[in-house]
Amino acid sequence: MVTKERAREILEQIIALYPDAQTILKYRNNFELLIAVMLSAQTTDMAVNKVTKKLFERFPDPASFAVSSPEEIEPYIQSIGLYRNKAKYIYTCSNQLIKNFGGKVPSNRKDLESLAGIGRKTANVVLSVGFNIPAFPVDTHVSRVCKHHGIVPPDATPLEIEKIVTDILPADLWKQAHHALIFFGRNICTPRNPKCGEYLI
DNA sequence: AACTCGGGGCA
DNA sequence: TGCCCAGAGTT
Repeated sequence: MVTKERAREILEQIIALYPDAQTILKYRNNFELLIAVMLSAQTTDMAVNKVTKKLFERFPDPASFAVSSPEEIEPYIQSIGLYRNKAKYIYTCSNQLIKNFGGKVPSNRKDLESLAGIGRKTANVVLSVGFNIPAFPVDTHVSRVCKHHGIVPPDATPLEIEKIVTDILPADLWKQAHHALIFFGRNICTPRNPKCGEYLI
């Protein structure tokens, strides 16, 4: 474990590496963002980006999904794995959006987490990326990078990591930190053969 | 806290 | 061929 000051230095260096970092997922609005992030569970961003074009072409909005069925959605996302669960999530979530939120994506954590297939991580992405509200999503990349550099304990849970990092950085850096850690984790601080030493002091 | 979902990419 | 991947729900 490094000191809080050192942890802040490391995070700031990683943020500085990606001044223009955006999410890798392709989306045109907050609904597509919500679905794209939900689909990204336990798979890669590339896999999700391969299916979203045809998926949203066929189902452009919550209403389109809501009058559909999980079985009709499945073929469009079959290649990403976990597709039966995810098709049900999309269908149920879309119906919840229509019934409870006027077909619009809610902008607070409580309502977002009430939706099928949306947990704390996805809710935080929608809040920060979609609504520009300070939130810090912790996924496998963020978790691995923070542990690898001793910013959090080796056995820290996602919620603990969220708390530690948001305590280290000011709120206006959370979104950048999230983006940067994703890119750093994908490209440099990889699960195997990480090359952090070439980029961090 | 452990279990389940799951096809594709890569070593 | 085996392991891992932008998690969330259920038991």
